[in-house]
Amino acid sequence: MYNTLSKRKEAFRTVKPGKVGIYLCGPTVYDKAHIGHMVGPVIFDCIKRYLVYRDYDVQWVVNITDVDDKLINKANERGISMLEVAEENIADYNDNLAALGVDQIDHFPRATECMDEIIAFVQSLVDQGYAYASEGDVYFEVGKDVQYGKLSNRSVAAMQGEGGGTAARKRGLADFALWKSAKPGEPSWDSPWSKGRPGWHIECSAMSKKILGATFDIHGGGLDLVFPHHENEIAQSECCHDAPMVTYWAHNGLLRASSAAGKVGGRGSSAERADQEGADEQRLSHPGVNPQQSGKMSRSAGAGGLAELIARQGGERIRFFLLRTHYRSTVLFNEPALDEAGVGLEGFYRLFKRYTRITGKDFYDLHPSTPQAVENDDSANNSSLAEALKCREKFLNAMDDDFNTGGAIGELFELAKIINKFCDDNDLEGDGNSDDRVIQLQRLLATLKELAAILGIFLQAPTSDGESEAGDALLGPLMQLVISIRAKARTSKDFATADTLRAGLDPLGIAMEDRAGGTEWSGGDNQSMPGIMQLLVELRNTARAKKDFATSDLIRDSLAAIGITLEDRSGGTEWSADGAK
RNA sequence: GGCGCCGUGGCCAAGUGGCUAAGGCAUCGGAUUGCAAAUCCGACAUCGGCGGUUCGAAUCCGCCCGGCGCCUCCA
Repeated sequence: MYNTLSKRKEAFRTVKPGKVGIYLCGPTVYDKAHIGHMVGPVIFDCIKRYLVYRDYDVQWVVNITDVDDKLINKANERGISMLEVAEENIADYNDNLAALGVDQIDHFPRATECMDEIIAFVQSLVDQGYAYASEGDVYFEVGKDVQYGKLSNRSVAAMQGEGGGTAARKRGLADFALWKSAKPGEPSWDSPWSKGRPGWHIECSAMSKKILGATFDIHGGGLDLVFPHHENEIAQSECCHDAPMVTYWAHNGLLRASSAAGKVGGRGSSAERADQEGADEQRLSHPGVNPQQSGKMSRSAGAGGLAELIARQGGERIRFFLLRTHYRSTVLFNEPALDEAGVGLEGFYRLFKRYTRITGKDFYDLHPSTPQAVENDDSANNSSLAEALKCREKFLNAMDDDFNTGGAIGELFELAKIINKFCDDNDLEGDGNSDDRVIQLQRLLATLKELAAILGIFLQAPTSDGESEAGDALLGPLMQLVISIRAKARTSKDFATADTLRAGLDPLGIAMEDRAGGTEWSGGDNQSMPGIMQLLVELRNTARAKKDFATSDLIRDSLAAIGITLEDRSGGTEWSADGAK
């Protein structure tokens, strides 16, 4: 596991045998979450799943910062309480986590619920001479900590930052606030120094100590938190306890909105981009908005849009996309890239459908394989299974190497190919379907499921966005009708009609696949209805023109059976559906 | 200016000293299909440049070119 503190990978060891404590810096809940807030939770969700898979007893903490200048400002802006702002955004945060399949968090401490611990922590630092009170504030004296700067690798002397707070009240410019006295009207808590609130960094030291102990295993967060937040945390905690705070500091890379200049490390003219930005800013005189969305993913680029993004793309796709890249890398985030990841995911979903065609069962009901089952499996003479086990080994090796989810996903694709090939080679959708083969197929898929569960994917069928469900009621029967009409055409070798139907559905986003057992369709939503109807009406008109009334009446009668009425008028054929129009 | 990260096929992305450089998307052939789709098979890179260390480097070192981040609130 890579350690930001040592700047290299280290063998994994734990403070207590068999136990792992993880603390991830969560959001300051002054606004809706954006996609960048999801990176840490998703990767740490995987890390926990993997450690649990490896039989560790894991406690994972994600804190919520619910007291802060920004929350206070927001509350004043909106004329509601700080608590109300927090509650609203916590709910939003939790919804987003759930949509991305992040459900491994054990503790969600909130700063406002840990005031006693925070105040005690500050007091301890004052008592030990590492902090001083000044006009109601309390500051950490950076100069007293000889190790200060070791995490972010900077010297106190070289620092230009002020460390926040009012310079006049501080002994050193880099000293940072542990406690801030409240201005009139601000939320405050009693303390030995003043009515006030905690500084930003102290809550993490206090809450991690409370739940995980003075020394724990993994502390995570975004790369942007290394300085000053984590540098200050480590200073507070280690001065307070005279013991290491954590064994591994793990920082995830940040998301970037795509820029016209292209890839992260690639070529591109920054000068050109800067020029254009300058020009745009002049023209629009609107410096707050970056027209090309280049640069770091910012609040303005993503705020408020996460729920919509999830509804559009689906939580599993976003999760899968994030896990394709190693967690320490910068990721260019944009919807075309998400779409591409989605294409890859579709292949897995098709394999699961294939399993259902072969067995009549649901992939999501299949029991995953386990390490124990693999050890005891005597059927390695089956070459497909042997290949699958090789993939499994590579997958686990990748995860063992600093949680390399990107490499692991590559093996998942390889595994899917092996399984598809097994189905092909043995004609499982035709004459080769035997109990014996089905059992082998299940074993292969159980391995896929075992590994996917580590990444937290393929745990349940992806939910389609809720919007379209009402209109979908008619889509199914309508498609059955289209399929039966097309089947009739195909049997009578009327391929022109069959192809017209299939080609006509394509622009509506509906695909048809002819299988041995019948035709399958996918895609489409309530928006597709008018298009399908138009197609059927045209088909019927063609039949009528040819005086093929058998076909035209069949279409009309079948539609009537599912509640859609056709009326031939002089201007054309009109249709109406009961209730759903 | 200080501290860091990165540059692998058209795009995304594993690989950090040693078999023919994973995998995905795209593209092009082939099998299959009434035709498609799906699936499978095959094709497609010598790793930003130069120099060095080494029996051997995409992988280590140096220089150069290019991109990005942090140093202020930030996941």
